[in-house]
Amino acid sequence: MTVERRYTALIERLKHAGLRPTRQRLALAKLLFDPAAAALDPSARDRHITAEQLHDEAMSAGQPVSLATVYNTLHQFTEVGLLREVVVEPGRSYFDTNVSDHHHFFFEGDGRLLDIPGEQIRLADLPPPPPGSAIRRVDVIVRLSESESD
Amino acid sequence: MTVERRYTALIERLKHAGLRPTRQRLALAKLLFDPAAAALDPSARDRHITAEQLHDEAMSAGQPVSLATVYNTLHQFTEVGLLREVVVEPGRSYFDTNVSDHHHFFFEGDGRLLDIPGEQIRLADLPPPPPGSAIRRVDVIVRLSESESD
DNA sequence: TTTTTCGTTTAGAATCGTTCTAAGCTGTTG
DNA sequence: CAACAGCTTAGAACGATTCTAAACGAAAAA
Repeated sequence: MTVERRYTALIERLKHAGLRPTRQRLALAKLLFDPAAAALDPSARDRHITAEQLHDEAMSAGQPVSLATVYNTLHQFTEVGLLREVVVEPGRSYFDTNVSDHHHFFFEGDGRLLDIPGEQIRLADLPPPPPGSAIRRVDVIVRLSESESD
Repeated sequence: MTVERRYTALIERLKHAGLRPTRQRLALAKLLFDPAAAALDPSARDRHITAEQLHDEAMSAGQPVSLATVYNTLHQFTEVGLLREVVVEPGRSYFDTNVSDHHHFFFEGDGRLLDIPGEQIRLADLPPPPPGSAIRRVDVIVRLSESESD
């Protein structure tokens, strides 16, 4: 079945990343990477989610996972490149299912994040990294507020 | 005297921002904006400091200020534009004494921040802000790691 | 199979940075 | 000098995250 096939793909993805496909990790991977299974608009592939949110989703999906495991899993997924951590607000971390080169709009009003495709921002004249260090990543955060005119 | 004159300038700066120049606020302002008084290399004008650090500095400078006041003051200074908050790590806020247009190198190893003058990065093709919102600021964070080749 | 091993999960406690609370101060104004 | 508003404070509270130590489970070895 399609569903079966989908799970197999996720299992392979985890194995390939060196992570044992446990029940918990699979459940979280489904919620993160399989919008259909998560009853989401399939076009909404790029999710920006907090640990707390993912925990809630897992619970209401009938896949109880402890909060500690959610944290562990999010960090492991990030380490192996399945997720990317986005830091925009003090005291709260978002995890982004879009790991391709891109940037973010951040709505200061409601804390929402919106992807900006990488090609849509061109960074010219990046200064060279200080000696002894290498550029790991460049994050551009465009901070938005409600505009007074509408 | 020079020192007297310097304090006067700081007092004026606070008053002008609508903040009563209390003993505590003056002490913190001195540490933040007056490198000489803080026994710092005067060329090191751009400080990236956490509340905890500033609290420690005030204590060891013989100007006891409660941690709550440090937080209050940092936020007030930020509101009136004397400081700028920089968010790069989950669970820790830095306050930047450089409020001009600029960006940051962030050393993932030790959590240090280094300013990149605004002119040194050119952002081309910034996408328009979504309807109903306005761009408040654009933050560029160049994340660095130790380079393997020294 | 069964056993063993070692990674994984867990509840709950602990921790960390930050914010809140409620009381006392301080300093300005009338 | 009375009275008010603003400021500071210690300590409690908070929310997100991490830690702990014990139980569990997947999969390799026997």
